[in-house]
Amino acid sequence: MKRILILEDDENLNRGISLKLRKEGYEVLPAYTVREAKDIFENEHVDLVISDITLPDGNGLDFGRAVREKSNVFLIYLTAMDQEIDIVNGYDTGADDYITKPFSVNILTSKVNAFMRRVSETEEGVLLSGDIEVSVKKMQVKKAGTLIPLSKTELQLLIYLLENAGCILSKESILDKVWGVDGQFVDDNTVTVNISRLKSKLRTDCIANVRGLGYLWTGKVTRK
Amino acid sequence: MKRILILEDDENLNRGISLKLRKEGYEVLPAYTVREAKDIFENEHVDLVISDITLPDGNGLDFGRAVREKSNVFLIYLTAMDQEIDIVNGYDTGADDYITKPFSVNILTSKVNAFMRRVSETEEGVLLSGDIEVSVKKMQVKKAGTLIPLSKTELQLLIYLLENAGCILSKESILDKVWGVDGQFVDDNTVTVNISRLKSKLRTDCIANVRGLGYLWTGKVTRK
DNA sequence: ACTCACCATAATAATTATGTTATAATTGAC
DNA sequence: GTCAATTATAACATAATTATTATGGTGAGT
Repeated sequence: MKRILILEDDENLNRGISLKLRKEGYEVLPAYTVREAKDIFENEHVDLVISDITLPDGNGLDFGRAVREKSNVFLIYLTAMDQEIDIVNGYDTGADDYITKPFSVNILTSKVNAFMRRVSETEEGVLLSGDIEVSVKKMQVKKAGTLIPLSKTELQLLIYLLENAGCILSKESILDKVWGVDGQFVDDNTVTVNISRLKSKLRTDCIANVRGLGYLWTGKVTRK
Repeated sequence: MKRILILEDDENLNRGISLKLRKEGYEVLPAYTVREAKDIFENEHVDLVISDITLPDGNGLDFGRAVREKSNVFLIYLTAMDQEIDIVNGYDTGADDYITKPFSVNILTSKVNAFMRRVSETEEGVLLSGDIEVSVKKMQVKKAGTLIPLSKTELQLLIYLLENAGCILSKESILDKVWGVDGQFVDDNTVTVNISRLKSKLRTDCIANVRGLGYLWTGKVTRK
C-alpha cells in the first residue's frame, strides 16, 4: 500500500484529509509538528509528503529541503501562502506541487492519485530487503555490504521474487518469467535447483516454499 | 534537451509560453490544432505535453486520452474550465496536472521544471537505437525484434556505450565501469576483445573507434 | 508407521562465458 | 613507402554457468 505523510498543524484539516485519502486506499501517517514529521520520515518509508508551510515549531520549506536532502520522494506543499513568489520559492525547494488554501479535497485527491501513478515508475531499480540490496541496473547483489556474485539466471529469479514479495509464485509462473519463451523445454525441477542455489549463495531464510503451490520471498521489500 | 509539446489555439498565449520555456532551456514544439498536435506527437519524441481543452478542431481531453494510449509522457492541461468537476475529469484522463486560466507564467515554468526533474527518473530502462532495443530490466537485447543473447559482460558494455552515446569512452573508463573494482588485474586488451565480440553479435556499425582515445556509440539513442 | 508426492541438494556434464595470447590488419607520422 | 603504434579478430584455455540426473529428506494423509 502506498504511504502518505501529512504535516499539517490544523487538526481538523489534517484529520479530514487523512480520512479522505484513507478511503482512497492509502496509508496515511499524520504529523502535526515538524519534529513529528521528521521523526516519521526518518523511520518509515513514505511515497508522498504533503506539508503545510506555516507550522508551530518551524517552517515547512525547511522540512521540504531536509526531505530532499535524503530522498526523491514526491513532495506537495499545502499552504495559505498564495503569492507568486511564495509558490516559486516552494518549487525551488524541489517540490512537485504547490496547492494554495482554500482548496478542494476532491482535487487534492485527484492530484495525489496522479502522483501515485508516477510513484511506481520512479523507483530507481534498487530493491532492499533486510541486509540484501539488489541493484537491477548494475546487475549487482550485496549482502551486508559485500558483493555476492550471482549468475544472470539467479539474478532474474531473485528480482522476480523480490518484486512479488509476499506473493506465492508457482513454478510455472517462475519458468514463464525467468526462462521466458525459450523455457518451454526446460525441466520443472530447474526452478527448484536454482532456488536452492540462490538460497545457498545468499544464505537467507527469506526464500520460503509453500508445499504444492510455489515459492515466495518472506522479507519486507522496499525500494530506493 | 528536454522537449515540450504545447497545444494551445490562442496564438499569443502559445507564443508567450513557448518563448518563456525556450528561455528556460527547453525545446518547444507548438501546435494550434489537435490535428497538428497528434502529428507532432506521433512523429517526435516529447517529454512533456501541455494542452488546452477547448480547441477549434476537437477536445483536449480526447487528445490527452489518445496520448495516454500510447505513452506515459507527462501531461498538463491548461484551460479556462475551472470547475471542480472539470478538474477531476481532467485528472481522470491520466493527466499529471491541471492549470486553470488565468495563470502565472512563472508558476507554470516552476511546474514544468518540477516535472522535468522527474522525467529522467521515469524512464523505463529501455534504450533504443536504430533497430536495437535494450531492456535493462529484462537484461535482454533485441535487434529488429529478434532476441540477441548477450553475456552479462557484453550487456554491461553495451549499456555503458548507449548511455554515453556520442561520447568517446576511453578503455580505462570502460574497464572501470564494466569490470569495476575487480578489474584492476584485467588486461587492457580485454576491452578490445569484448568490443569486437559485441560488434559481431550485434552486427552493427554504431560502435566506432577513435584511434588513441577509445570507443563510442555513434547512433542516436532514445529511451522508452 | 507407511506411503507417496513434493521438495532440497549434491553431483554431473554440457554449454557458455571470458581473459589471455597470438597474429593480422589498420592507421598515421615521417 | 616504411615503421611503430594501435586496433581487430581468431584461437585457446580456464572458469563459470546451468539444465539435468540422482539421491536423500520432509510432510501430509491414511
